[in-house]
Amino acid sequence: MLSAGKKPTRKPPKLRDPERTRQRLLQAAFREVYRYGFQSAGIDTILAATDVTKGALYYHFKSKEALGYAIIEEIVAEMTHDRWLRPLQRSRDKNPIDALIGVVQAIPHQPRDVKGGCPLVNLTQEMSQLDKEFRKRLERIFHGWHEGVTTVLRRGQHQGTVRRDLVPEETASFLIAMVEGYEVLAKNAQDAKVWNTGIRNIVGWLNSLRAPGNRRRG
Amino acid sequence: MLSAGKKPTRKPPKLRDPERTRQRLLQAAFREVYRYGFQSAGIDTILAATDVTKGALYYHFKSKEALGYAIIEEIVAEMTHDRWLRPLQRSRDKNPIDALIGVVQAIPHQPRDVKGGCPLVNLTQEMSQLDKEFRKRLERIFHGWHEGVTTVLRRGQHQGTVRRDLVPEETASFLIAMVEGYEVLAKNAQDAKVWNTGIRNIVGWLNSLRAPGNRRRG
DNA sequence: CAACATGCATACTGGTTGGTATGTTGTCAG
DNA sequence: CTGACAACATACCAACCAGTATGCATGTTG
Repeated sequence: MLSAGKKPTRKPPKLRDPERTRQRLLQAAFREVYRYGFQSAGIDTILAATDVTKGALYYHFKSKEALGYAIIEEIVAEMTHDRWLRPLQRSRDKNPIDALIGVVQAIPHQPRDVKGGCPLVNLTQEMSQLDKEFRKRLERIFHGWHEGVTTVLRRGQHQGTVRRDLVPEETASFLIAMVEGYEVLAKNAQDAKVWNTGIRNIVGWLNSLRAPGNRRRG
Repeated sequence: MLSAGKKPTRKPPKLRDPERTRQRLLQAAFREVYRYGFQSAGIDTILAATDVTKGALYYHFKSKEALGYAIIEEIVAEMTHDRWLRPLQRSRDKNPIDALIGVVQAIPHQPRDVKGGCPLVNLTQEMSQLDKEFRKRLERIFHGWHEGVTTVLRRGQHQGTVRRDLVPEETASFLIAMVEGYEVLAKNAQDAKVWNTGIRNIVGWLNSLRAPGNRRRG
């Protein structure tokens, strides 16, 4: 314990760091699932990508499904927050339409991202029908997303910057559907140009939501 | 054997009917792939769904991939033709917007279809990134779809029933993206109501494409 | 230091998978 | 009737795969 001298708050070469191990597994698993889908993702492949062993993995996650749930709750949910909810909340003062345009334009558009598609859509397409637990968690994310967009639109209506004749909930769904629809098109084409064109059209449509007298372009 | 007379053009109880066997395999394989995805679809499951044996399958298709390609080329492509291209072509006399609305509203919306999603999107999401041969065939279908919608929109512009300020190609992509986006949303929710709401909004948007003076509603 | 749980490593298993080798039968030409 | 080929049927295989049993090292606590 305290026989030999100096050792106050010392933990230099951490041999054991369970939280770090868990995170590395999660990240590697996410990449594998993102690429091949959940069902076709291989446990052994994930382990090979890290230098973690099977014993460690099954210590942190009790099954492949549990690993999948953690990916959704800790990674995919976080991505949605980072890219949509937080930016929208941080723009309380700005015009909501401008905020939405900013968010849409900030969606990653590197070839790598376009070719991989949207993680949320990928998992939904594959698993919603097959596994209730997956669906529940994925829907929670969709719901938060939808709520965030709805809220900002409603705020715009109060401000007078967003047209009053449209229903915030349905307009939010419309936007989300468009974003995901274009991601599917771009993924099929495996071409970032398709995505960029989509963004242009989405932005054009977003501009059409401005209340008269608050138009930027037309 | 042939002592008794009549036998002109006789082929009564064919025990062997290779074309029928092939079709049954294709249909069963499509259902399996539609449900579980291509990678997770099991050859043995497909065989169990029919009463065909493995020898027969590998006589007609040289590999699982070949079976997948046939599904795309002979079933998915045919569905797109039936639901979009042929109806649009057959409506040469009608208003293009009305034709598009009709087609969109005619998309299957039984719970079973909504929960399964769009076969084209399912396969695209799963395979476009992983297999060039899949992607090539899927893109051919998308291209035909896009072309069909573009053509009908352009015709509407010549007729004067469709707004001249919009670009037919981009408007077609916009429509396709929306249809698929809403299918993804509905599939995630596993709820036909989501799809019906989506249709209403798509129809509303389609109505906004009418040239002034040709409006139905506004 | 002992005792004990945490964190991880290794070897193994039972079941499933796509694919094949080989045998058998239906079909039809000659 | 008889090959001969097309259209299957059956048995089998090697590879893979999620999961587990077991053991060992590390850190903590009394």
